Amino acid sequence: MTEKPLVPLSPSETEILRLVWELKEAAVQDVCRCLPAERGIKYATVQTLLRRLEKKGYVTHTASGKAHIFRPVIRKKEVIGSAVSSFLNRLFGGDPVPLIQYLAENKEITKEDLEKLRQILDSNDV
Amino acid sequence: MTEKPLVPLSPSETEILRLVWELKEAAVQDVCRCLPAERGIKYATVQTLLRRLEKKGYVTHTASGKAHIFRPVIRKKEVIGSAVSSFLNRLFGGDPVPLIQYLAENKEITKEDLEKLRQILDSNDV
DNA sequence: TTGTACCTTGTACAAATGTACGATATATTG
DNA sequence: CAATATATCGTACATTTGTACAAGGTACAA
Repeated sequence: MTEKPLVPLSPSETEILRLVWELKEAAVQDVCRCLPAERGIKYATVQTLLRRLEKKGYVTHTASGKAHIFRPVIRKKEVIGSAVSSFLNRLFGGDPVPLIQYLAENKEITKEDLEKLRQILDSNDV
Repeated sequence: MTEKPLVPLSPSETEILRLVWELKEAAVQDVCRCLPAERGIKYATVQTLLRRLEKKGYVTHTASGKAHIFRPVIRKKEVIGSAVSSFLNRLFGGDPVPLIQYLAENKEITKEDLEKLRQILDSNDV
């Protein structure tokens, strides 16, 4: 169980890490391709971010030909857990309800989504 | 309507701003008192954060005796909107469902919460 | 084998962030 | 009025963050 404390992630690092998860494994190029063009971020910058993620222990890489292939080292869930909880703390003092309420009020979630969630709760809850 | 773009808030600034909202109006001391002791943050630091929030246009102050009383200038909802959406983008590529799912799976929300939310959706949705 | 296209490595650097001290001003109390 | 407690103001400063160039290595095509 000995959970290591997880070095904090910066917003941009998080953004990149998410793509590595999504791609499962990725060269710098791959990540760049996944970023929206409006993001206006250079190859070199993405690379730096990946290096920092590696230094912080979130990804690792292996060499493949001349390029590096990065892949996640820490489970998504763990990172999400700590990101969500610190976000919740800062903005809502830790209470998730106002957050969901906000999402509901702004139609970011649908009734169908809620139905799905209820099912999750039902199955988890026994 | 002309929405001003909102200067970005740092995590610590957000933390403090939340308390100002909660207190409606607050001197530095008041904010300090509301922070958990484990937070380990000095008066002077809170003060700096409040000054920065003022500079960024989120709060304003009036003098009362020797102390300054700070109060919010920007509606909570506006700030929450932009904070939530950038958080969602970074961590989930903008999709709110995995976030709520996470909350559900970790029992951070209850079935009762969901019921409440459904009602919100019902009333908003017509 | 030589060019060339693409990569990594080293390094840089301004701005933002988190943290807080010291000096000075000001209510308040005795 | 003199102390005292409490504020603000000016300032500082190490880190982190976001961004990226330049130089040098390497696979591949011709």
